[in-house]
Amino acid sequence: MSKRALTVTRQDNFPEWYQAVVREADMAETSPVRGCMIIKPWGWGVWERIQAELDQRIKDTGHENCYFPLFIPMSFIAKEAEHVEGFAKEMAVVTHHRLKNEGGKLVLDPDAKLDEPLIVRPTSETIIGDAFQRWIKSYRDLPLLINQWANVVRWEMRTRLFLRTAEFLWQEGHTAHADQADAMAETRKMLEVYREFSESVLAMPVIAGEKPANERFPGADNTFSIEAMMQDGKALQAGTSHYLGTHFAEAQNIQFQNAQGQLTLCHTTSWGVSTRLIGGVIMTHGDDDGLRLPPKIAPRQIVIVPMLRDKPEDAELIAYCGTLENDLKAFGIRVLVDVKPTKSAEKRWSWVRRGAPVIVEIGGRDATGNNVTFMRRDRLRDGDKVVSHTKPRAAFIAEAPALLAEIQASLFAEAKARLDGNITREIKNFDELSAHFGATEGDDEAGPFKGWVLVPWSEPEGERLEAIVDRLKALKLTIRNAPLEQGKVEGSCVFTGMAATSNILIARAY
RNA sequence: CGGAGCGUAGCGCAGCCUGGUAGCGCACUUGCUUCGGGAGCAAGGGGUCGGAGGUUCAAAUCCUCUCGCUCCGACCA
Repeated sequence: MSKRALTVTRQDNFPEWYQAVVREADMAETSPVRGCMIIKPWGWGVWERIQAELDQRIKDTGHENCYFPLFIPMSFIAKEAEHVEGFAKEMAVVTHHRLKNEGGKLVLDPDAKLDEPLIVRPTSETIIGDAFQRWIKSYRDLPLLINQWANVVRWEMRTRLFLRTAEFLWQEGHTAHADQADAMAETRKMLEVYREFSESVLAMPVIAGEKPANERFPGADNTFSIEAMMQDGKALQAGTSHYLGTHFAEAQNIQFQNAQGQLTLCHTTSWGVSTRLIGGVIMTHGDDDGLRLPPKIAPRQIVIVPMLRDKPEDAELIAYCGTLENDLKAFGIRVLVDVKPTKSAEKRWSWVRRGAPVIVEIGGRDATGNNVTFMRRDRLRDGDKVVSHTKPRAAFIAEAPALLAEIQASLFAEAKARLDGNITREIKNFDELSAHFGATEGDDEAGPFKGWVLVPWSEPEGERLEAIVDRLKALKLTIRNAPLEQGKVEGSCVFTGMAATSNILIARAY
């Protein structure tokens, strides 16, 4: 009776469970190219929903979309010192533009060697900055607010589908402003857009805050992030927003004439979220029966499965489902009638694994009685038993939008309770921190859920910070961010013993 | 790139120690019977056992190399 749709549980082996969901929910698969992924229609549908919702918000805040090239001249990357340092180790390089056939073997044609190698963009600050430098002349051209949806490549050592892949898809916003205040306001505004988007669309609660110096984007003065808590207690950086100061403006001559006629450096920002969000959704909402998708990003919000029997009366059943489909579509609901000639039970469970928010099953009795039988994916079971509900057709249709809203809200509430309930705030010193996380030393597999801790600290920088980072590393911990909503700051720094100036989140992370 | 483990049908696995050229469950195909629900019976399809080389009359099994995956470490907006 306790049969689950997946063969691995979260409890048994979280990483394996994650991979099983990606596979069984038909989201993506690995490709012949190491570290890259094939995003399948169901996974792509989720990404399209993410794009649509976020793109609207990006436009609503005054940004315009455009597109810059995949290839960047190598010299561009070299312009900003920290930027090179940060990305040099993971860049794909194009050196030739032609192959030649040498005795049946394809080889690089030495005559087609590029004078200047091209790098495949790991991010686009430099090539966009180059354009900004040409586009911006006057203070009247500012602020310049640009966004692009693109793929980028970072040659990562270790990859996992959605969470960290060599090629991934994202949106990167790039803006230029007249002064620091304006650029910083932009940085914070987009962080807030990400927070609101994550919580209301992905139903994924996050903590927005500022990254410590060691976690800053290469070339940024300030980096902000939203951090989400996965079901294994690890943190996932779900989005970042950077205030780049005048570093890129200096390196690339991005200047404008102010109202007094003086040439002035721009202050720039950049911000992005990626397909990693999908991994976050899986690890936030998935259960031992597979994925659970928030209705706002589900490619199909309601899937109708007619209980076909390969008999003449199937036609009536399909017709009944068809009118139900149309009535639901009239509410703007994304509906699918799954008429595939597969066994009904098989279809049901495939939609359970994929996480369709509402799965409707229509049998002969529903059709004649004018009823609808359905399951809520967010509350699939009572104990081990699968729960299905039956309602009059008209009532089901009338209540469908509210039902989807309720599912969206309940997924968020569940995740929010987990986040709020698992941030420990009582840690006073490093020993307590070690004890809190270190109790499981030795059996790190499937260890108890530790969540995050919020501790006071004194914001050290430089070598003192490096030393702290090393101590944390020994416990497999990282500093996530200093939440924007600080609450009370009291006591002394858990690392230095000095008077605390802010609180930071510490956690194991992806 | 270092340590550990694993690659046998789409998925999950057995077989390997003690070589004799492949099996189980689910899924898939066909038929019959069932049918308010992850059905039963029967008959099928699908694998050069990750790849290459070696030992041997004979290799999934033993040896060497290699590729990939997972975990840990290093690395990572």
